[in-house]
Amino acid sequence: MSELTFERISDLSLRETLDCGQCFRWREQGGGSFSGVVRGRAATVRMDGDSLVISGAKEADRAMWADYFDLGLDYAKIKDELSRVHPVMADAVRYAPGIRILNQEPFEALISFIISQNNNIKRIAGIVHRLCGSFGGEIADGVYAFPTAERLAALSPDDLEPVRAGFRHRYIIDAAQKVADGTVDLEAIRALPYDEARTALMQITGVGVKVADCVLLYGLHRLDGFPLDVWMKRAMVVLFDGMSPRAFGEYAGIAQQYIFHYSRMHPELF
DNA sequence: ACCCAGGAAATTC
DNA sequence: GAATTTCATGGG
Repeated sequence: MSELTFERISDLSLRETLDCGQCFRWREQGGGSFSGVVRGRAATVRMDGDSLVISGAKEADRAMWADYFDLGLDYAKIKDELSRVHPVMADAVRYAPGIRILNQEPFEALISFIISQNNNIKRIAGIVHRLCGSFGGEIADGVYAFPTAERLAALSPDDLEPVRAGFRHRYIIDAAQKVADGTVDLEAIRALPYDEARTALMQITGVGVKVADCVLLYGLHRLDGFPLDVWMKRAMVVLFDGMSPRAFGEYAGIAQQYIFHYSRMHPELF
C-alpha cells in the first residue's frame, strides 16, 4: 500500500489534534501513529520529523488529506494574533500548540455531535465505533466507513439498539432522514450567513445551538463558530472575565478549541 | 445509592 | 416565556 508524505509541516501535533475532543474515530497505535477513517478511506498517520506521513492513502487523495488536516491555513499567524487578545489565550496556545481544526465529513460531524449531548468523550467514541461497525460499509478487514445518511434514514430506533446511544436513537434517524431527503442540505448550509446556517441545522430534532455550532465548526469548517458547552461557558466566565467570543474575531472557533482542551486538561482552574 | 458526562426536548410553573 | 425535569447509558 502506498504512502503520502507532506513535507515541512509546522504547527501540527497528531496527538493534540486527534485527541482534543473534535473527532472520535482515531485510535493511537503506539509510537505516535494513529489509525482512522476519513471520508471512507482508512489510513494510519504519523509524523516523521516535520513530515506528515499518511500510509494506506492514494496519491489521488492528496488534496483530500491536505484539506482534512487544514494544511492550507497559517496557524502560526493565527495563534500569534489570538494570543494577543488575552493572556489566558496565550497560555492555552502554549499548552497544546499543535492543535488544528480538522475538515471532517459534514454528515459524520452532525451525527457525532448529536451523540455528544449529555455524554462523555470516551463513550461518544464507543457509540460512533459501534454505529460504523453495524451500519457502515466494510472498507478493509474490520474497518468500517461512517454510515451513509440513506442507510441510517431507513432504520427504526430499535434497529439502533446495539449501538446503545439511548434516547439519541430517534435524533440520529431524524437527522439522517432530513439529510437523505434534502430537507437539510449540508453543503448549501456551508455558504449561509452564520445565524441562518444555525437555524437550518436546528430543524433537526436533537440539534440545538451547541450541536449546530459544532457541526458548523468541525463539519463545515466555519471557523467563526464558537460552540459553548459546559467547559467553555465556565472558561469564558472564570478565565476570560465574561469576555465575548466575538473578541476572538474570524478565527474564534480555533480559539475555542485551544481553550476547550486547556480547560479540560486543567480542571483545577475551576 | 448517587452524580456526572462537549444538551435538548418535554413538562411545569 | 422562563425555569425545571427527563431522557439512556456507563463510569467514578
